[in-house]
Amino acid sequence: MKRTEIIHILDQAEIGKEVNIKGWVKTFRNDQFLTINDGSTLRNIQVVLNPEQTPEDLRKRLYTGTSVSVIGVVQESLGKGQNVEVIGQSLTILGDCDPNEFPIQMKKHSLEFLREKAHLRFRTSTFSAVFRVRHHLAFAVNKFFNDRGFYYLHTPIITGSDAEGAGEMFKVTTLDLNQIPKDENGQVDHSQDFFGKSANLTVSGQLEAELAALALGKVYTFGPTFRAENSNTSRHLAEFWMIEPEVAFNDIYDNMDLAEAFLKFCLNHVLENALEDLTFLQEREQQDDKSKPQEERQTIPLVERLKFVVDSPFERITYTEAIDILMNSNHYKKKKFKYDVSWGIDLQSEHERYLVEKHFQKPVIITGYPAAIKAFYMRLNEDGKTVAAMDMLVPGIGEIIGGSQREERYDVLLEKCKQFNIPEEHIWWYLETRKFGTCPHAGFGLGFERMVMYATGMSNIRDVIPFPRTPLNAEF
RNA sequence: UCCUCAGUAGCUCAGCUGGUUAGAGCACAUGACUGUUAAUCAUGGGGUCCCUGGUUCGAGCCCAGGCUGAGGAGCCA
Repeated sequence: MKRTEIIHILDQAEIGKEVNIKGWVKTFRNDQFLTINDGSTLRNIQVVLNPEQTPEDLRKRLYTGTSVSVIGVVQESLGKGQNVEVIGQSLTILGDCDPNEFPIQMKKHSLEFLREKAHLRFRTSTFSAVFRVRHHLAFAVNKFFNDRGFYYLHTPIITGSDAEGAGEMFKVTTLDLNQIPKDENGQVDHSQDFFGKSANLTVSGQLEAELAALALGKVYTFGPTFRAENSNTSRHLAEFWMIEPEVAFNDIYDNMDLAEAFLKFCLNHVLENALEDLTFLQEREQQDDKSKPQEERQTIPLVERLKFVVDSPFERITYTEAIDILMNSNHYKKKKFKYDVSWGIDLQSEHERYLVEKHFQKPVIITGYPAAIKAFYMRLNEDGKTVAAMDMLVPGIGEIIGGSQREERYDVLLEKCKQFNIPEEHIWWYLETRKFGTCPHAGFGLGFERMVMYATGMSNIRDVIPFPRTPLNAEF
């Protein structure tokens, strides 16, 4: 008999119809009520077993986590708590689950504990909800760009370029690490390596995306990215998924419009397609908040927060205005900032938090940063001291998007390379695009997991990627 | 990498000023009940108190070093 997914039984209940359900046991109550989930939805279905017709040796094996196949008839539920249920006629156990070894129980587990059980945490409602939302967001990313005529560009994961300049890189080599060949200067001889040169895992596909944008017009990347930074925070991963659109002929303002429309589209997509999961995560967050001090609690429920972001225009200010706001704030005058504020500083987390969470209380896009604190490829403004950079900050997460209009002028870019000590021979191919039909263009990078965090309300980035890679952690 | 906090049963946690045999809830086992909603009730089994060393008559508790985790910072997305 063909299996029917639980979501179909619940949503299009055909009373009296015989169905086959397969799934994993959530609970077995009263020797009679079997609650099953199959991942098709957050919701479970209740199967009512007749104890007299179900062999005791089967009933004794219905522990949380057991996988079962049940054939039965759909009927309106006699009990409260569900509209329909299935009267079980035959039960088959597909896979036993020893309760003395299975770590997932029908109780609240800490996220830290479940992180150590990453292979099994999908079985919990929280993580199944998170990863369904993650799917819908990933789909939304592709839909947004596809609907607007962008091409999905696959940039390399292994790169020979070491000029991406976005952080420490993981080395890729096939050299025998126990017998590393050295050249006459005592340096590693990468001429004997797989690529004949040193290679790394990519930290950004941006430079390659720019090359493609200067022909295809509108492209985006969406793939894994690697940073070998020893970052131990709730917002950083060593392996994360990044989205990097790049558009020829766009300036920094077009770029801001694109970034804002993109985030709104994705969040709206999950509101429309995963509201059930979001509502569950909202309740989870509210439960969680009860054990937190007042000032750490969310003031607006998750779904409402997302709707607010979708519906209201983002704040847009320049770096210079941001500095003014900070310096004129009571917070600053009362000397509550740990780091001092003056024009030219790189904004600290506490400054960004103040702007986003206290002052504006909505997403903020800051533009026009001092050239000295931003990357070499960002376009120098007419004032000669700021660049056409933009950061989008959101409450609770901080920086979610970083982007810029790119420096398209060959001479200026060459000068920047010198200032940033980037040898011309390392990125000759990037520089050549500025020689052959250069044009204004702009793009940004968005950390996918940060968007998933924002959409789910999860506060640790390790809980929104199936198998997090962080320092000292690469199990599974 | 730096700062702060934490580590006690499978899980979540309590354990007083250093003092007898380290406790509770959940989970599990046995029994009762049988339209339950993380069912309920009764009974029971279950411990390398993170590790190493030290102080002490005596350490889960104090001290030192280490390991692991969390929060914050830096780096960034």
